[in-house]
Amino acid sequence: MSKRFVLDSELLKACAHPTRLMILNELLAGVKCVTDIEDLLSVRQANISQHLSVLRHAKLVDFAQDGALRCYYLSRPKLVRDLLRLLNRGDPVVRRSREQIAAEKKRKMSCAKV
Amino acid sequence: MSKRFVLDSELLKACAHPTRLMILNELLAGVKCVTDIEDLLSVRQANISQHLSVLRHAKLVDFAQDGALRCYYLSRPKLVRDLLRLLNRGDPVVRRSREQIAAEKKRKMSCAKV
DNA sequence: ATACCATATTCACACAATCGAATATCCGCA
DNA sequence: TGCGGATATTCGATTGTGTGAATATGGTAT
Repeated sequence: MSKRFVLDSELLKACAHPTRLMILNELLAGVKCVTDIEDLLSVRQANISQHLSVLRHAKLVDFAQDGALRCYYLSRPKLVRDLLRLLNRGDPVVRRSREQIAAEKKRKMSCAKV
Repeated sequence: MSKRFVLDSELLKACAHPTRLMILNELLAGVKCVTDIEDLLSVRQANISQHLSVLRHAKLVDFAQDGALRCYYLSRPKLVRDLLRLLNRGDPVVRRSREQIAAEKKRKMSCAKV
C-alpha cells in the first residue's frame, strides 16, 4: 500500500540492467552524447537510446541539446555516485546461528519493542 | 562484457520490487519469520515465500531454522540499511543548461581527460 | 530542397517476472 | 504414526522487459 516503496522500486528497476549501469558509470565521468556511449560500450545505437529513455523517465539522466547532438548528463549525480559505490563496497555476507537469533529475540522482547 | 555490472544489476533487480523492499525494511528492524511478515505486510504467505526466495538467491537474506519456524535475517544489513537510506535521501533533480555543459566539455578538453 | 549525420520510435518476438491456487514438505507434538 | 501449523514449490495465466530491424525525426550544411 505504501507509495514510498513503489517509487523506490521503480528507481531501482531503472538501474537494474547491466547496460544502464554502464551508462550511468560513464556519465559519472562526464557528459556524453549517444555516439560516445555507443563507442565506449559497443552496444547498438537504438538500444542505447532505449536505455537512455528508461533512465530519463526515472529522472536519473537528462540531456542538453547541442546542435544535432544530445549531451546526456546525470540528473542526480550524487545519488548515482553513492549507489555505484555502495554496490562495490563488497559487504561481507554474514551467517547467523540459531543461538544468536534466539538471543536477539529475547532482547527485543524485554525491550517491549513489539 | 564486464561482469561487475552484471552482478550489480542482479542485486538491484532482486531489490527492485515494492514487496521485497518492504520485506528488507522489516528485517532491518529485526529478525522475523514468514508469518510475522505476512501479518505486517498483508501479503499472502506463498507470495512472501517466493519473494524471500528471490532475496535469498541474491544473498540479501538468510534464515535460521527454529523448530517449525524460519527466522529470516539480513545477510548484509549495512548494505540494505545504506541502500534504503540512499533511496530516501531525496536527492534534488538538477537540470543543466547548454552553456554549462559546453563549459564543462571545454574544461575536460584542456585537462586532456579524454 | 537535398543529403547526411545523430538520435528516437515503432513493431514483433522471445524471454522473464509476478501472482494465485493448489499441492507438497518439514517439524513438533499427541 | 498421524495431525496441524509453518513454509516452500509447482503450475498456469498474465503481464512486463529486452532487443534487433526497420523506420522516423530533427539538425546542419551545401
